[in-house]
Amino acid sequence: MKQRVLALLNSEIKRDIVLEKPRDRSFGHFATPIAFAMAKELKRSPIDIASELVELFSKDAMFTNVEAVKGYLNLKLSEDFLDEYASWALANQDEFAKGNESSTILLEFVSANPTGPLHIGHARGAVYGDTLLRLGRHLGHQITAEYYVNDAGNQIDLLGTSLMLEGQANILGLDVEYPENYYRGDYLSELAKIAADTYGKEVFLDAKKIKDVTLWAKDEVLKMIVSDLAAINVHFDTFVSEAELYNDWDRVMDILKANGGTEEIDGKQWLKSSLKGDEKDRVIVREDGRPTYLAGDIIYHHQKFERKYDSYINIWGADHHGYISRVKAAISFLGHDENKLDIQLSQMVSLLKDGEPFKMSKRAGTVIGMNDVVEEIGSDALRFMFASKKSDTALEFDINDLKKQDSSNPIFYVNYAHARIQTILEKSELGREEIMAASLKGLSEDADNLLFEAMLLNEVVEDAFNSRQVQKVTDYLKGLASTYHKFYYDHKVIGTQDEAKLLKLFLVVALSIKTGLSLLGIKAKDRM
RNA sequence: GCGCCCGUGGCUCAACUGGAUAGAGUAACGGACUUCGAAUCCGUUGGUUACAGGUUCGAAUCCUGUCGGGCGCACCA
Repeated sequence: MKQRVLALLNSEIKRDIVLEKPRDRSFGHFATPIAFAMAKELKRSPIDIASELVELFSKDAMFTNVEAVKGYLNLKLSEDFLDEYASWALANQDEFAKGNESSTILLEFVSANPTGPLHIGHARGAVYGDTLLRLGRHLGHQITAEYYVNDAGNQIDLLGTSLMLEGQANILGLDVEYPENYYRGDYLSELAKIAADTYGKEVFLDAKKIKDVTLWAKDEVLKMIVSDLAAINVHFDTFVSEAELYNDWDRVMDILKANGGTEEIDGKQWLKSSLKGDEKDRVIVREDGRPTYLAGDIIYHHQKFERKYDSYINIWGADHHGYISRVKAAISFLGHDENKLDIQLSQMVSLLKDGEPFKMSKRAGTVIGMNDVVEEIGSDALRFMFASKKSDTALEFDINDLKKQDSSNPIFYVNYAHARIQTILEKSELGREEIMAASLKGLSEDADNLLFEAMLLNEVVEDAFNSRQVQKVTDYLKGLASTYHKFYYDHKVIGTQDEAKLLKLFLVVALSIKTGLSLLGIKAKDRM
């Protein structure tokens, strides 16, 4: 809808126009403060300019009313236009709220180390990334969802050693002392049991086998992560192994060197990232020749850019924000446009339990697992709640609140609106064809408002994706559900003269809710 | 100490990225079922948008400073 209005306005006004949804519907469907901007340029009163604009557009069939109020230009869409758009949407449900974008995007998210199960903080990044993925694809973007697997380095070695110790302690019954920073937890006990069955119990004492066991354990943990993610409808297209990247290190290093991006000091290779806005230079190859973690990220991003996507999105935990400038510096040294990489941070989730801060530690084994929470409240509630918070602000919630499964949870409120529509459709004696044949013209004012709101999904999706703020979708759905509930309470439908019309209107509302929820990875409920 | 993010009713969050009277949920209180699902709806109370300046037609939003909080400041990942 918005595009068509903008297209019309732009045919007369050659500049960027902001179309707003007025707070008060009596101001119309759309409004624009364009006269203020023009006033500055033309050095004339915005009120005069707005009045002139009224003359320009009031005759168009798209609008039933155009007026100037205090410098704002308020537009009211015509019934013909709204009826036509709604009928089209119902006849082409799969196309509803879609866009015409076509760019290719590589979206990397989660990328948690395969050293243990995902915790509640990872879930936030997963939900955020997957929601962006769904929104972007709906708009037409061709997006690849990728998981970068950190399967090299100390953390992985630590997983192997931790597993060996776990086996010695719990399978062989030996007296073992755990160093402080080793991994603990139920998943390790489980893994040890399976390892004992697969390799035999003696494996835990065989120092030569530790490498094999480590690799095996890493794969098992990754499988666990993938299946936990599947439980909240998050799926990846590609997985990239950090360990395999290092085969390409020499080649990438040569490019960095050739472009003056490195310097050798004290037998170490440094990335001269301070030249590109980083606080200081960074070691990328240690004295003994082993590349650092950053080296892996450099190869990874170089290969990403060689895969030639139009743009790239990374979703990182906020504790990695210090990494942004050094990775971008490396990308720039490698001859790529670092502005094509958009790094979004997913802020910490801090947990409370009975009002007290609840500290998590993967190594101490006191982690709130993502799957534990999913078991308690279900994927839908978890996804809706996480999606409804801006990703770059810290989020705090009480574990006990999450366990509640009542109306205070907004997903129930939205689902209830959808379910109510299904029920009333079943109660009605009218068939689908009779309903579809009805016209949406001549509706009451509040029905017209509901219709318009239901048809705004595309604008919301576009706004949410482009600003990377997925909570706009949940806000919209809560608002639409509220408008619907209110309307439902105020109006009787079955048996009235307008029954077919109103049911058609409800079909549009249901379509919008169902589509909106699907973009959040949630299947709308027909019954509560 | 330096860098990044943030500070909005008691609590959890919005505010179309500079626009009209700062909105929802929750909590508290009071109302609405003989009626398509009351898991709903309506109303009341609650705000100097941390504070102080500045920019302009216009600021929660941008700039400067102060105060407060989170995260980071590895040759760990």
